[in-house]
Amino acid sequence: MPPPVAPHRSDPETALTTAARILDAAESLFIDRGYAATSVRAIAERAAVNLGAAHYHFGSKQALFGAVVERCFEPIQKQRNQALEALLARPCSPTVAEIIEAFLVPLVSGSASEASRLIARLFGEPIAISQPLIETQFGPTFERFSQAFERALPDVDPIEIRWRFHFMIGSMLHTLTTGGPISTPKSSRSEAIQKLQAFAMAGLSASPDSPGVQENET
Amino acid sequence: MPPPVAPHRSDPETALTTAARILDAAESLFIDRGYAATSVRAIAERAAVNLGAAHYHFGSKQALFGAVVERCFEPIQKQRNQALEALLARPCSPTVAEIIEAFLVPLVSGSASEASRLIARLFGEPIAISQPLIETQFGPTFERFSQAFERALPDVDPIEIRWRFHFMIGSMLHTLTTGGPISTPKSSRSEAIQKLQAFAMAGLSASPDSPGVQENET
DNA sequence: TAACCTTTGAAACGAACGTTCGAATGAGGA
DNA sequence: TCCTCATTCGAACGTTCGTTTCAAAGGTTA
Repeated sequence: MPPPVAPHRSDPETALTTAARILDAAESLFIDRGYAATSVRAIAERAAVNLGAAHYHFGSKQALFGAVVERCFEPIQKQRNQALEALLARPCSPTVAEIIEAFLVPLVSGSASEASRLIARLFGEPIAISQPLIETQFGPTFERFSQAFERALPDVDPIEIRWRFHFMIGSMLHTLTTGGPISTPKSSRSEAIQKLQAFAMAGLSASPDSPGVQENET
Repeated sequence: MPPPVAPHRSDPETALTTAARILDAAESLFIDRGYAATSVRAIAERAAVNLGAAHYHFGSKQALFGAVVERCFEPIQKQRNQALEALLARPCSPTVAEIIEAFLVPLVSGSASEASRLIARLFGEPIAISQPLIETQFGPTFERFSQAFERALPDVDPIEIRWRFHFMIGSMLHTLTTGGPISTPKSSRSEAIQKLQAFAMAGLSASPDSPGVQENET
């Protein structure tokens, strides 16, 4: 029987266990090729382990994908929630900019670079694969930050706030997957997040009344 | 030898040709499952045509995907460019809101509903598949609209404009793929585009000086 | 009618897929 | 020393993949 819990991210000091090497290899391949185009054989080859080891430690390809996603999400969501709690613990209410910062900064800290790219890839996977993982790994944080935005923007409808937060997440994901606009000198991850924060700050804080787009037909 | 050009979108009046039925079936399957998870067999089955017909008419799975993407992109990009040219032909310069509207409205007109979902799916595919299609089908329009934004926002750096436009595209794609924020009553496509226009309007028009996000480490 | 050419049909190709199985391996406790 | 058990290994399972092949069919032209 395989060990009950998956080991943590690769530590250069110690020799990597088989399960950890599989997770590392799977992470990089899922990022590059997506779920369906990545074979368990390619993962085992990159990890330099036997093919059977992947199923021995994780049960199935889908479960392995879930384990990789969970390992990537966990530290980022933890940092986000801790930063938000630190803001909410202060006597004064946090500003929109501070909440945005609490949400985005964990993407550029530590080893989050590869992890966040996998998260972005996850959102592009077919619903059958992505939906349950997104809801469990991302849903609670989404709601927590939405409520923080509600308090910072008392004049904006709560549903409207979730839409704007949703738009900001879309900008974030697209930036993580493509790195930036096409035919533009590429910037560092932190520069991109800086620009995104300014963009989202303006979009989230917009006044409730805005001109609408007219529809052509059904 | 197969006919040189692919037929156009399904017309309920006339009987569909084999190639058109393949394109329709491929479109819906690529939208639902993505490129790698969609088999040529599944496409042929849904189209009720022989398996060999797909390769006879389109050569390969990748070429078929390209044909589907092209068919989806073409009318939307055409509408976008026509709307932009109409704005630029006026005596006065178009506003940011008008340019955004010219870019977004084609997504909610006519039969663009399914087409735009495939476009959004395309951006989530691995680079090897998506990159060439995006650059040829989307690159020129991106640059044309970027230049229009430049004229409407003379105080904002052109590279910064492309970043903001890029963020808006990310919001658009994420809205097309997921439909809207999680755990929120779902709205119609046109409602979502309306909300997106207001969000992007604020983000694109933001003043150049904004507070930055601080980085933790490398 | 006969020849031609585009299109469709059924079948098979080799390769790769996720998964399973049972034998080897090797360290730890009795 | 022997036994135990978690782990690794090599091989194979049956299925599905994209692609190819070639004969049959159907319409058009001479």
